[in-house]
Amino acid sequence: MKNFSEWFHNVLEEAELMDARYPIKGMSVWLPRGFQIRKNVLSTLEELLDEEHEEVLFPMLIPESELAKEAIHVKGFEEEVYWVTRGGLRDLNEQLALRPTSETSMYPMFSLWVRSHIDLPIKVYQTVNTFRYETKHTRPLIRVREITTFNETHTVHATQQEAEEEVQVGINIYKEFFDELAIPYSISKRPEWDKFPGSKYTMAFDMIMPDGKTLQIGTVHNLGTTFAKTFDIKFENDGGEHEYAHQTCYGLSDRVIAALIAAHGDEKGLVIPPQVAPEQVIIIPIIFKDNADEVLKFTDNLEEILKTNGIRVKQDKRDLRPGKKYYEWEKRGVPLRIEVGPKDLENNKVVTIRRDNGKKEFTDYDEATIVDTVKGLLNSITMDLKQRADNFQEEKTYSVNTVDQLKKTINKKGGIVTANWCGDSECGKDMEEKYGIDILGTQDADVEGECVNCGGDANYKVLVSKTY
RNA sequence: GGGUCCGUAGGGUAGCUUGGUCGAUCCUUUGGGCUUUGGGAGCCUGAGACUCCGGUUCAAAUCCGGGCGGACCCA
Repeated sequence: MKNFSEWFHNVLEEAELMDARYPIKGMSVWLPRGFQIRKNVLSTLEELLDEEHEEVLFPMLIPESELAKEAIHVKGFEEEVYWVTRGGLRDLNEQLALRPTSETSMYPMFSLWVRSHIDLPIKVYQTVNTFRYETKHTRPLIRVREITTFNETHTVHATQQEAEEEVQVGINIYKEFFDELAIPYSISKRPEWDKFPGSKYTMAFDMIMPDGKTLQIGTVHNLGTTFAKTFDIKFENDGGEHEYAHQTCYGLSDRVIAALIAAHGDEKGLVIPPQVAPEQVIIIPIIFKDNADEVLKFTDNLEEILKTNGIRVKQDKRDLRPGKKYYEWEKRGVPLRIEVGPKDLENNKVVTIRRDNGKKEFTDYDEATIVDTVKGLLNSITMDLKQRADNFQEEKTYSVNTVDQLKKTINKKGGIVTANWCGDSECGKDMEEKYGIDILGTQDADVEGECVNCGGDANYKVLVSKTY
């Protein structure tokens, strides 16, 4: 993949995922095929969240007075808020923001809901669209003005410790989620100057894209009591005293789908993991003039068997040459193709071709075992995709000892570079500016020696890269 | 935040420097017909574009200004 930007753009179009030509900068249309993937991705996530959380839906508009309440928070977003200022012909007496994120829409309500420790914890999530007035270059799914798929979880707890535990819950859910999608990640604690505005700290998931830059694909925030104080979220503890609640929030967006596409795609186009593929199997009947009925009878039956066994399958009966169909379905990323032609009927075999590695196999056909065979193949596709993606992330993660190496590695190889770091904000910002890189964050590790930049005592392992 | 470049059918492009030959090139896409079908077949016949607004000019895809949209570089 020589040029990731171009490749990504082409895949969205050729795999019929999105139409980026909508006449507003940074806003695109989900096409049926893309939307189906999105749906499958979301249900994978929601299944995990639903174990402990409940789904809710808050309004999209936020009154200015609420949005402005938390000063640090609003400062982080003020330059990119869309405003509704008129209703019909009249100016509104209070302008309304299109949510850039939902803390200020949810927390005034939380304040009403929380009375006693009995009401806690609250653990809710919603999947909504959010708006950010991006002035930089936008790119579908990666940097957009309307985030169409923003899944955000918000929790309220009685104690600091419970909030800490919830952070871990969030991280674990995301780990499992990304694992199911075979998306690799590196987790780190964002530096002070890059944490979520208003939070105590931010844990983040980053994936290395094919061009070596990293993409933030998920974040988990411990909000402490900052928002509770601002929005007056208090409860009466069992001793009858009033206390501020401890909160967390965490979120994912459209970027997960960008990561999914980028992690598995190849020169031929999209490769979708079976877990979220709109069609897991595409059946191509090879039809000649005189045997169409026979072949179709067979493939119809095969389709039915797979379908009733919970496999998402489709048959392409269009009057096109088979080769053309192969190309089309490969571009669209369908994990497994099954071909059946006259020769196969004769030999009682079917042909299976894996999208991920192109491997072609002639399998003896037996109605009783075909489902297992297909499921087995889909399974190994998933595992191989994951392996391949994980390897890439690992190979692209380098460890260095000097700033010189750091700079060279980032510029020549891209990826994530790790080094020893003191953890000081001044030193970190200095490093970002001097070398034109971004500090993703830190990982706790047994670190000995000197900070790679300032030479002071090193306290952390720092992750550095170029970012989207 | 600063800078560079770009905008021609659904997608990708030629033409722009030096205005007229453009009734706009080629590939792809696409409607109809014939013929075919184990890796993008072929033939016939149709369809489809100069980003928008303003300016210069006898004449603008081509030159100038602005809007909108897009790509990239630096910080």
